[in-house]
Amino acid sequence: MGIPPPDWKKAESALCGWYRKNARDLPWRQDPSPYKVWISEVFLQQTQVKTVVSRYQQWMSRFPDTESLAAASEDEVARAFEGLGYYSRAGNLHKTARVLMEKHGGALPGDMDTLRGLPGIGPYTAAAIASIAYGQDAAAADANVERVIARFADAPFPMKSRDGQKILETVLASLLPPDRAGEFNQAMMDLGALVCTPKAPACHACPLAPWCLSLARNTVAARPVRAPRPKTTAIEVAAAVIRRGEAVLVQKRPEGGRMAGLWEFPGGKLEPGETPGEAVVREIREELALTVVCGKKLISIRHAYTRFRVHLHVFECVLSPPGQTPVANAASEIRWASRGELERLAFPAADRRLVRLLEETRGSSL
DNA sequence: CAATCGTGGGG
DNA sequence: TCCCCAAGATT
Repeated sequence: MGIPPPDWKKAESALCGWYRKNARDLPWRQDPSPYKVWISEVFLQQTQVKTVVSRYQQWMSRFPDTESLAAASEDEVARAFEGLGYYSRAGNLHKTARVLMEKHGGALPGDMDTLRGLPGIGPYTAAAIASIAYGQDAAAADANVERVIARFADAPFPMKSRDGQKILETVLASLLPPDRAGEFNQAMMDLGALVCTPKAPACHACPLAPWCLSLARNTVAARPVRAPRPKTTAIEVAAAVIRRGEAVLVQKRPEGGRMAGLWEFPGGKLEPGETPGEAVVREIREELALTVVCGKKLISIRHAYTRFRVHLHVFECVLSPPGQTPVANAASEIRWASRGELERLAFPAADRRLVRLLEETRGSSL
């Protein structure tokens, strides 16, 4: 690596000095408790800080502690998590809250191994909680830290690779100051977020610049080495708005798959050669055992999730004959939801957009 | 261990 | 419009 670890003591010192002046003022850093650290770290998994801040504050006012979270219903927790993505996180927070109440007196454990055993807490989150909330010597390596180390050590391979993980582990073990891991971890993350950014990093303002190998070698722009991204797939989907008086028919997605536990408007993917209108009639028959006539098209919604680009065609559909009773073939639950209920249930982003449209156009020709 | 799981913002 | 990306966990 070319740089003797003794010199890195100064690097660590420079980093933490920088952090004391430049630390971001984030809600979960004010009067931190293990609960706050846990919730914020789970929210921040693969999710940008800006997105998390306001949602975190709403969550805290509704679920101020483990006890209130454990006592809530699944739908309530899902609704509080709506829009954040990767929804298994919501279910795992709920499960862990209940485990904590039953087995740990409502408190989060402080040791890495016990933390790792809790749903939704992996290596990063366990290290973050142990170091930040309990002052233990654990290095928490998120995407920010990986990027900083990739540049610092000029790693010529993806950080997810075996070689990358080895470099990460070695360098962090050398840099990590005993008894100040929490501060160090947060300093690394803030450095990655504010200075050592993915594009156009501010190397002139970086406290680690004197030791940064990729800066010396002029390879900063090429670090970290990116693993190739999976290709995105375009899919066409049709969904139905079926009314009964003031209510509309919605269904809850079963456990295990995408958007598990969230509610949605019934529908599904078009089969080859099918029009959206034909698809929605077929899907409603298969999913709900209902015979419908496809009416007016309400809206076309484009959205992207994971590796899919979805084009969603939404139709007003009418039961024919009227008065049929739906059967939950594809859902864990179905419900005729009133306006107030639509507000309380958790929907994926695209379906929430549709709910808003229905509310805006209520009373009009729709 | 590679694949899977969302979303919103920016270029 | 499209691509890139951002405080990971799970299987």
